[in-house]
Order: sequence, then C-alpha cells, then structure tokens
Amino acid sequence: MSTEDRKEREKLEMRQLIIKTAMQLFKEDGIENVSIRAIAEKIEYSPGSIYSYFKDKGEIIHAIHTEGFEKLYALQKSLDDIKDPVEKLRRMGELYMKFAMENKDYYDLMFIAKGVADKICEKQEWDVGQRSYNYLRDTVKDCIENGNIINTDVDSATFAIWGFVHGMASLIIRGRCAMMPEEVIAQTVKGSLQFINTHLISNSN
Amino acid sequence: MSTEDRKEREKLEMRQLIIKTAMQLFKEDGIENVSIRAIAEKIEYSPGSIYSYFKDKGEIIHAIHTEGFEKLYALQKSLDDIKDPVEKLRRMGELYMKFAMENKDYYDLMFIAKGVADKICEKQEWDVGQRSYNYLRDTVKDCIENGNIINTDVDSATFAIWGFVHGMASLIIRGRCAMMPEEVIAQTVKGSLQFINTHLISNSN
DNA sequence: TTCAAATATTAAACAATGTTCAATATATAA
DNA sequence: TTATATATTGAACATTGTTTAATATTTGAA
Repeated sequence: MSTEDRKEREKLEMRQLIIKTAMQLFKEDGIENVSIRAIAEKIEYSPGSIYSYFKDKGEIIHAIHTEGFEKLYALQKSLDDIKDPVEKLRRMGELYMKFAMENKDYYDLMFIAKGVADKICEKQEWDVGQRSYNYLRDTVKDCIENGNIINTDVDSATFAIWGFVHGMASLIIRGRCAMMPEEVIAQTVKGSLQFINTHLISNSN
Repeated sequence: MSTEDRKEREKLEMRQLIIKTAMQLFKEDGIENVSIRAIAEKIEYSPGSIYSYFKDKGEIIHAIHTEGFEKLYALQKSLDDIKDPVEKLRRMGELYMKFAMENKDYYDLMFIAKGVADKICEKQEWDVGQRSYNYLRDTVKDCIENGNIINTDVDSATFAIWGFVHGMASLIIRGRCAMMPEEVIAQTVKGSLQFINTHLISNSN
C-alpha cells in the first residue's frame, strides 16, 4: 500500500524537520534557545504537535548530541593513516581540545550537560560515544604494545588521558578558569598538552 | 540606637536561616530540590519574603557553593605538615578525588554547574576557589623547584594536574563513564592516579 | 462523490519555576 | 495613640515542558 509508505515517509520528514530546526536554534544561540515552543513557532506548528513525533524534549536533544559525536568521530578518523601511535595520540589530544574549544555548545551537550537531557545516558545510546572512546583506547593500546607507554594498563592510561583533556576543556567551557586571564588560557593548554606528552609517552621505540 | 542593631542582627539571622534551610534541602536531595518556594515553605514564609534578604536565587546558591570550597580547603589544609612536595601532591590528588566522589552535589556546584548559578563566576567571588587553586599551585611549584617535576612551567603543570583529576571526577559525576561497569570505576581512577604520579613526578630529589 | 473512520493538529490547560509588586500587616518613634 | 517606616504577603507575570479534549484533515470504501 503506497499511502502507508508515504505516511511513514512524511512522518520521518517531519521528524527531520523538527531536528533540523532544533539544530538551527542550537547553533544560533546555544542549548538555552532550544525550546519546544521555539521549534514549534519556527516550523509553524503548535507546540503540542511535536509530541506526535517525539516522546519528549530529551529525544530531540539527543539527536543534536549524536550529531556532535559524528563531528568528533569524523575528526578522529582523519588520523587514520598516521602509523606512529605516539604521533597519533599527540595529534588526537590537540584535535580533541580544538574540537572542544571551537564547538563549546556541542562539547557541553556531549560531555557535560545534565538537566538538559537526562535521556542521553539512559539507554545503550552511548554507542556513538563508545566509538570515539574505543578509537582513543585502541591508540593507547598500540602505544603500550609498542613500549611507548609503560607501567600501566590500557584502561587506566586511557581514562587518565581522556580525563586530562576533558578536564581542561570542561573547566574552560564552564568558566572555572577565572584564576588566569582569558588571553593566556590557550597558551596554558598548549603547555599542559606538551607537559603530558613529554612525560607519559616515551619515543624510545 | 539599640533597635537598629537588633534589626540588623535579625536581618542577618534571617539570612542565615534561609541559607541553612537551603543547605538542608541541598543535602537532602541535591540542587534540584533547592527552590525558592521550597525554602519559603520550610521556614513558613511566603516566597516573596526571601527577596527581602537575597537579590536572587543565585546569591543563595552561591552561599552553598562557598561552603563546599570551605570543606575542600579544610581537607587541603590537613596536608600542611607534609614536607615532601611529591608526597603532598600525591595525597592531594587522592584527597581531591575522594572529596569529589563523596560530595558529588557539592563538587558539581563548585566545578561543573552552569545554569544553576551563573552568579558564581561573575564577580571576584572566586576567592575561595583561588585559595584552593593556589594551594595546589604552590605544591607544584615546590615540586618543580625541588627537581621532581621537570621540563615545564608551574602554570602548565598545575593546570594539567587539576584538569586530570577534575576530568575524571566530572566524567563520573555527569555519568559519562557508561563504557565501564560501575564496579570498576574506582579501581580505574586509582590506576589512573598512579599512572600520572609515576610519570609526571620523579622521586629523584 | 460521499461519508464514516482514522489520523493529525490545535488551543487551552496544568504544573512548576523564578521574580515582581501593590496591598496588607506589623513594628517603631514621637 | 498615632503617623511613619518596615516586613510580609498573596496574587500575578513570564517562562518552561507536557497532557488532553476538541477540532480539522485525510483516508478508504460504498
């Protein structure tokens, strides 16, 4: 039956329109700007309509959240052809911080936000995050097997490194770096990355 | 004039009562439970009354936030008589993570929360935070002067170390560690702390 | 084409939030 | 005792997300 197919297609198109609009609002003015009513007004529907396509606001936010992880993973994949795991890890650290600083709203949603979308971590919906985490973990694993990272296990090292970059990013994004003048933050991040690189990883090989 | 003194005293007492009640609600059920209306009900006043004593909700939250920093600093001070800066730094890392894990709500407010209290970072109200940061920075400085931390400057090393512990804490608190089973988190944190300690700091002395 | 049934959409309402403000109650000083 | 100053209130406002009964539209068969 063709009508049913069309119906389903239209339903999907409407879902896409809602998500697209939500992303638009998100990019324009951050997550605070993404309200059911704002989305509804922009697509010229009533607020209630949206609930025919999404269970709740969390589901919409989750779509934006997923898009963020797509962006990050695409960046990670750009490191695919770097053979040296040490170099790869170094570049991944820089890339991660660059992504965080240039996409603060996305980063916030992906790794910091709470009340905004409790849904995010509920189900097994962590796949996209898992994928990025594995990419890091695999590289760390290569470093260990290569003898560049020593005296630790894969998971401890991976969590330490992730924690390190996430810590810097989230302190900056959530405005907890009042102790240093705005201008020197970027420089300090650079110095910290170098400090970590110099000491955690050896180029002995 | 005695009445004026009493008036002022009563005003202060009322402020204290409001803060005390807010903290009570906070400890009972987290920051979500701290609403102007809930505080008002608990002290048997109308919601509007609270605005005779505080400009807005942010000022009340800020008081709780400050209490958190008092708690943390008290813990740091307990390390005062450790002479060896390396040992001191190691213990400070453990202590910081312990504080974060045992006072998740406080930690959230102090280092992660956003919308809840924009006021927090507005003014020069960062003093209590600065104090704790300086305590860490001074210890790192001692390590550098002692030759235990090398090839870096004080600020890069301090930010790196703070970022590292904050990163782990905030990832856990905001539920971004779905990739590892609940039970192994504590163990991984331990391993990560050890990993960092082993490599960033040398006991050469 | 027509019309009952299914589906989509809406407007209004609900509950909860922080905040404001005119009206009221209370306390103070003369 | 009374006028003034202060404290407190209750209702209202604006803003959320969400639900739901009522309406509008579309569909498929007669």
